Amino acid sequence: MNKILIVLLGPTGVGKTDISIDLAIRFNSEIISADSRQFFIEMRIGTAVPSIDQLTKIKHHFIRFLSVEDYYSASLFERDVIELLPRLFSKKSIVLMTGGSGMYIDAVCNGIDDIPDVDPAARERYITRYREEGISGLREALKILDPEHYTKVDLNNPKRIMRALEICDTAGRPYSSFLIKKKRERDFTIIKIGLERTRSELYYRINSRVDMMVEMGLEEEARNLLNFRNMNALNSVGYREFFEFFDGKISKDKAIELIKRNSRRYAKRQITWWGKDKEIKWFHPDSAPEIIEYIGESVNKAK
RNA sequence: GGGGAGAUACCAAAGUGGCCAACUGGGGCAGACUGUAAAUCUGCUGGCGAAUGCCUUCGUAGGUUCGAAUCCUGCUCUCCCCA
Repeated sequence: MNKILIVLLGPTGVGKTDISIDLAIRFNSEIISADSRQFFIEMRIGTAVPSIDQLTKIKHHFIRFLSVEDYYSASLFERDVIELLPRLFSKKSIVLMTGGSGMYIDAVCNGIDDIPDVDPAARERYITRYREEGISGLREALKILDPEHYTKVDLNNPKRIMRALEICDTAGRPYSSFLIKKKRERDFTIIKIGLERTRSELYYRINSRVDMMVEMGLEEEARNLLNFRNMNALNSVGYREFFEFFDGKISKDKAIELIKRNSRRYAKRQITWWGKDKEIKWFHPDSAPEIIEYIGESVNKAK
């Protein structure tokens, strides 16, 4: 019988967690989390990790398995999930993956090109160059090292250019030469289910969830992570705003307000990311019966 | 009752005769994005249009002027001070 990976995705706050538990029970499945910030053990409240109760009900993978000091990436996630899946499929025919990190989900579904790891010294070099010469310095370097990519990248986006330059440096050949962009074939069927709500509904939920996080002690959680603020994991909604508050730059109320706004913006970006993916079948989170029916149909088709 | 200040687009706030469909900020909308992705970046934000453009706006009703968000008058409302 065909192995099935159900991918349950949707913007932050839409209500993925609750449904994922229901679906996992219904289809006797375990859950793979595809939320790039729920990976970190120190970040529990601000990332809306499933409750203890939910975690004991259903076996979850990739939840709080890293420290904020660890390096991780979409590519590592692809590797780890693809390595884990055969083991899960040996006992379950259906596995559920749920989360909101579009790039990580794509990495699992379609694969991501093999690109060498960046030499930290190279990264440092270009960070310095950016600081000293600004974005035009980066552009000039890219024009020389990878003229092809130069015509394609967003020349306003320093991170994009730096990334390409780092690769050029460490690999000794153009970044663009690594971009094969070939979809990787998987030996399991993927069913993508998107959860959506009206914008006002979603924003209301996001806002009140932030208030809830604050009540649960987000401030304390953030304060305990202040020393790690430079780690990438902490460059996240819910933490960076509190760091600003700790710095005395903004009031606590302002920080909370910004967390809400930035969460809304994040949700918007997620929606944009998935907008072009025609494989996703969209449902309202209250439509569990329809979702189950759709999964049933798709599973039959896949047989 | 007397005196003063003000009413600008979703909100805040510039503009004080033509360069104004109106600075800027917020909020919002739309988009890009292959290893930092909860990141990073871009555009739009009176209506219609792909666009040159056309139409309706700066409390409200008039007036002055070739021309008004900007000047004058009446009215309505808000705020502050004195009583």
